[in-house]
Amino acid sequence: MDELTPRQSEILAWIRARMAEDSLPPTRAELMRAFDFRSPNAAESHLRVLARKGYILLQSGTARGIRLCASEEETGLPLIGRVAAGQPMLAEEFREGQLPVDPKLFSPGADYLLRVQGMSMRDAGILDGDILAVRHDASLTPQDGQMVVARVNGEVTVKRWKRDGKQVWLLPENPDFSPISVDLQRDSLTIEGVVVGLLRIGGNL
Amino acid sequence: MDELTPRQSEILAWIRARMAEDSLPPTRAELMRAFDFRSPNAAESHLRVLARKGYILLQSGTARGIRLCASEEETGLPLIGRVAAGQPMLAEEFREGQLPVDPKLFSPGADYLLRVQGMSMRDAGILDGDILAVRHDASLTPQDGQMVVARVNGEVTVKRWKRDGKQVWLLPENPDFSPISVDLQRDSLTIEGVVVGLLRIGGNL
DNA sequence: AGTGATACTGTATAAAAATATAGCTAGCGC
DNA sequence: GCGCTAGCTATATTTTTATACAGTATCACT
Repeated sequence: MDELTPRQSEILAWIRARMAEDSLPPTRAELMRAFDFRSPNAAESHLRVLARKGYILLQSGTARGIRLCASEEETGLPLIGRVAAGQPMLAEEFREGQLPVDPKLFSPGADYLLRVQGMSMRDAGILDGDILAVRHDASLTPQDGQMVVARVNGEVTVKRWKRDGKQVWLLPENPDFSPISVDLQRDSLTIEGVVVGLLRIGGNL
Repeated sequence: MDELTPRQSEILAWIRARMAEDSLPPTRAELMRAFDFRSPNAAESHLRVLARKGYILLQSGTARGIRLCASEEETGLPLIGRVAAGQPMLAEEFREGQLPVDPKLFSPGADYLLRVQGMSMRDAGILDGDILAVRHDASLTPQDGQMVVARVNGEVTVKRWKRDGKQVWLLPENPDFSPISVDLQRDSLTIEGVVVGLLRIGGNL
């Protein structure tokens, strides 16, 4: 089986999560919305590559005719650990593992799990080592006060979202930390998802 | 749930078999071919009936937007809400519902879920409304420092356990609350379980 | 410097799928 | 005999979906 590029494995991971969540394979248009493509052909060509490399099967002329090639029946959600600056979230190398968590447990449905680092959200009851359930959906605009996974100039961080025109504030929930100020015209800001749930297991209790 | 006619259950059975077989829900045209209808509307109206009677869900405007309504098999763990003093934990009347959580997600395995009330464990990152995964096992003796669900003189409470001979302390994690002192010879103490995980979903974030 | 791959935008278009409307027949209850 | 429902036929029409074709920018090879 051919190697996937980071972007390709990100897309494959999303398709897997989506299918685990509501069983229907996505259409090109749905993929387009999720990744904020402006052309359905971006989705189409990615699917072609995934099919050529043997990760999926495409039934031609069939709506939603995407099938996952068996592999190790990916059930549950991937747990992402430390993400290196600039690298896509769902790339294989940051995966700590796979947890048997039903994506539908959270609403509006989770796409991946993220291990929290640091205490910047302590007062919101989110501690170092906790696991967040995250919904990744480019079409989802965060509401003020909502907790988001954001990437500012390459670095991934979890904070509370507050927007004021071209100015975005990423607010910690711990007086020992300072808010991050993001100027949408100057800084690069990517929303890697909104937090839809929290999970604490094992030693963290 | 409404009764189905023989024809209707024949069609429902076919849809179920089809979805188990190749995971894609059928289109109206596929149903038409399978049952030798000469009009897609025959399929359409059958689907409408099955949806109205609650056996399937139809997502309108969506190719293959058919979803089976899971026959309520008790999967997951029961979620317990406010427990009245003196009443058993798992009595029907305190059950808020059933969540699709894999008990094996937690180790050493959870037996039920409990909705937290109050802020007495705030500094341990457990907030009002959070859901705890609890292991109930009579043979399990709590270790000092472990979080337990205990019942003192009828009242259920979540605290950190500390034992010193005949004296047990139930310690909150919030300076606004006072430790509960329990004399094993004088007071009635039942251990309703040890906390093995935490779950936060929906509005609590 | 040239070639090919990745990762897209932008615009079409045909096929697939959902869905509306207007029937028709047989059986049941009253 | 009348109204009602189940179970269809037949024909359209609109939306969704798949998919082709023509580009652009970037990067890695060679």
